[in-house]
Amino acid sequence: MTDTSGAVLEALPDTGSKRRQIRPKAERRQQLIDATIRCIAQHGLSAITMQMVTREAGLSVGIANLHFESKDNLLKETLRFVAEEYHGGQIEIMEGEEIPDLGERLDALLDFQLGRGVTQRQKMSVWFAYYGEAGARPVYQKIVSTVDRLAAQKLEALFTDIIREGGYQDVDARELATGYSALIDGLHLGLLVTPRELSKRRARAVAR
Amino acid sequence: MTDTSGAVLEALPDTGSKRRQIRPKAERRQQLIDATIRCIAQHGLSAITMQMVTREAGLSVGIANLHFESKDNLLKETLRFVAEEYHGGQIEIMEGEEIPDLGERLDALLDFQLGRGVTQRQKMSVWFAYYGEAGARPVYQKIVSTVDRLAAQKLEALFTDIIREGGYQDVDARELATGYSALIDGLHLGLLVTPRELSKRRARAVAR
DNA sequence: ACCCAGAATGAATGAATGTTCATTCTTCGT
DNA sequence: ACGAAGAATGAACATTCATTCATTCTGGGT
Repeated sequence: MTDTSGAVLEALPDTGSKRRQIRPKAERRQQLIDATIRCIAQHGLSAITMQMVTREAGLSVGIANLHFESKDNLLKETLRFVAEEYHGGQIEIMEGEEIPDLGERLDALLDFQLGRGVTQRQKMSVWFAYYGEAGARPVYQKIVSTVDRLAAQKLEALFTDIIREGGYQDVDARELATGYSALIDGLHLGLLVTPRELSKRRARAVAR
Repeated sequence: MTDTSGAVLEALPDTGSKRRQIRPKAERRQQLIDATIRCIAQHGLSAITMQMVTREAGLSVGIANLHFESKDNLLKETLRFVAEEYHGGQIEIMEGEEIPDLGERLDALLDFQLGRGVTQRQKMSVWFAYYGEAGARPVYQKIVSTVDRLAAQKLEALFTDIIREGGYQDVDARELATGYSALIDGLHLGLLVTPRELSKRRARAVAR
């Protein structure tokens, strides 16, 4: 430490310049959110610090309160971003008409939900860090459940189609959808605590 | 209130008595752990405070560092307690010979894992609060996974028996066990964020 | 070339929190 | 009855962190 040059080589692109740069508000916001995600993944939600986040972003401490009004708000916006990114991806797959075969579409969904190695791991950490606090913070609950409900509806619709097409009986689409979601969440949890590679096959088997 | 006789009414025992009491170490430890659980459930892991916990326990601040050396340690021990209680209950059901029929034993397990209304909700909050930090704190990971592995083995054994007895094929016991665990975890998560009562039936359906 | 709106900085501030320890009090063995 | 061991207390201390704001700097408009 004691590196006054402020050179940061890790994750982010435009570093090395000690020169102050002025950038549009939207870009700085995203920069801070990204840094927050990395910090949560590495240090945990309860250990996170404004100094930590701003240093990771290569910026000064004051800037966080300039673009977000408070630490609380930064955390809230970060959660919103992660939630929308994750569920947005899901919904895109389920809505898209690009994959006509329903079974294949389900496979694609599965790939999305369990794929993308390292990057995904960071997001997962963030995801569950917030879940952990959700019990005590209604704000988090609301952000997640709002976005979640939409995805759940799409998923139920998908299962309804699959059931009709396959002519299955004794199966309720809603039950199946809830069960599927729960299964995926549980697998994510397992991956986070005890990383294994087998789970992908496993999930696929159960999904049928 | 102001019952100096020390009459105990469940959750918040001796409020009102301003008299100092000396109790054995083990009892104080448990008292503090219980208070910690309630505090985590209500305020979240990241908002928790020593003053909060000790006040909830009806004790002074110094005592926490007397019986546990630090806040970190108190949190660690609390996690260990919850983890052991939960997995201990599971293992008891799976090991016990009291329920001969394997299918019924699985049902009993399910009841245990999804039953016990309010109290359970508190424990669930704690559970996931720690999961949220597990990504960043190897200590938590270790505590949980140690205890977890044992339960997973028992579960796999149970499924192996069920598969043999039922004469099923094309099913792998380990896969089934992992899937089942994941499903339960996921349902817990769902219950925590969006409380519903339907899930119990649902889980039972999928478990078959 | 010059200027200024506002983006960016970081030292200063005050509030909050974990931990310590000198002191007080309770209990139990004798 | 009495004294000592040690359980319990809580004010004091040091640290850490979010937030503020006076100041500096940048880049586009004229």
